[in-house]
Amino acid sequence: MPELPEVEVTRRRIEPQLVGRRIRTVRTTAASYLFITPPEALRRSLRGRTTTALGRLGKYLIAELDDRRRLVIHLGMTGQLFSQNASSVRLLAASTRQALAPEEQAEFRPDEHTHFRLAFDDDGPGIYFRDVRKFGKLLLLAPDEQHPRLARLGPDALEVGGERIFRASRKRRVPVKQLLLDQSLMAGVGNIYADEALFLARVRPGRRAERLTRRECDLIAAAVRRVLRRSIETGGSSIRDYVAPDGRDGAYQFERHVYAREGEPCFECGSAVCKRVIAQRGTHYCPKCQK
DNA sequence: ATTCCAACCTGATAGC
DNA sequence: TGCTATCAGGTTGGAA
Repeated sequence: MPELPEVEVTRRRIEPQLVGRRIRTVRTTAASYLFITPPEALRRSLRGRTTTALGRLGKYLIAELDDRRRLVIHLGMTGQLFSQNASSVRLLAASTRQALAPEEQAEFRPDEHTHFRLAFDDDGPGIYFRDVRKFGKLLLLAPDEQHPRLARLGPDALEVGGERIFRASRKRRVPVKQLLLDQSLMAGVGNIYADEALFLARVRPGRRAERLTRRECDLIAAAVRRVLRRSIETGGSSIRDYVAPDGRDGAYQFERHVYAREGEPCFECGSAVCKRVIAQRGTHYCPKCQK
């Protein structure tokens, strides 16, 4: 689901629900792929703690705790972080959805995919983390502890200019699409926004990075920032699973130019949008507008 | 050093 | 209707 805009919208909307509230209990599912820190250690360490700030780097959320530890959250492909009182059909399996009467959908009931739950001393709404595919990550860092996952990240994609992309692209034979997905070049761009930014920059995703001009790199960097900023403004893209912490959908899916529009007419020129696999990812582009 | 690709999971859907 | 194959917003680690 989530790329930089969805993570940033999640951060902004969950922050007031999290910061300053003392954690009373932590409930988790059993140890699995998503728990880098074992679930029992999370439960033990987080009980009684208060979050002092919630930050973001790329697609990672980082909660600062009052004992100087940090809880790191990555939403993977299908992770959802939301308030207990959020309600959305995106929080339910399709089968569950159909089995419920409409009035029963109002309140979310934790299911087997709800891997992490915080309850607070103030008895207000809890915070839930749900992740069907378990590609998400939960990790508790000791004070000042480094972790390769975070250390590897480049600067946040909202801060990157064409110079950095140009330098990174020299002598790289990979498609420019692959470069944009590299989190060590810049952190936060994923499959949707890579395709959308390349459309705005009018550059074909399959172009070899080494053949980009400096000017094209400037256009790409500007397009990346513009697409990400606009998506944050509209609440992110709710195409499949993404839902904001308050249960609301984003609206950027209505502003897409190419992503998941295969065969549909380009809004600029009317040509059918193409899809092919580039860098092992489904990649969408306009064959006429993008050179 | 760079590039490729399987693996980690589950569910929705397209196709037969 | 039902089964099977394919695909999905991400990242890692190891092979080529």
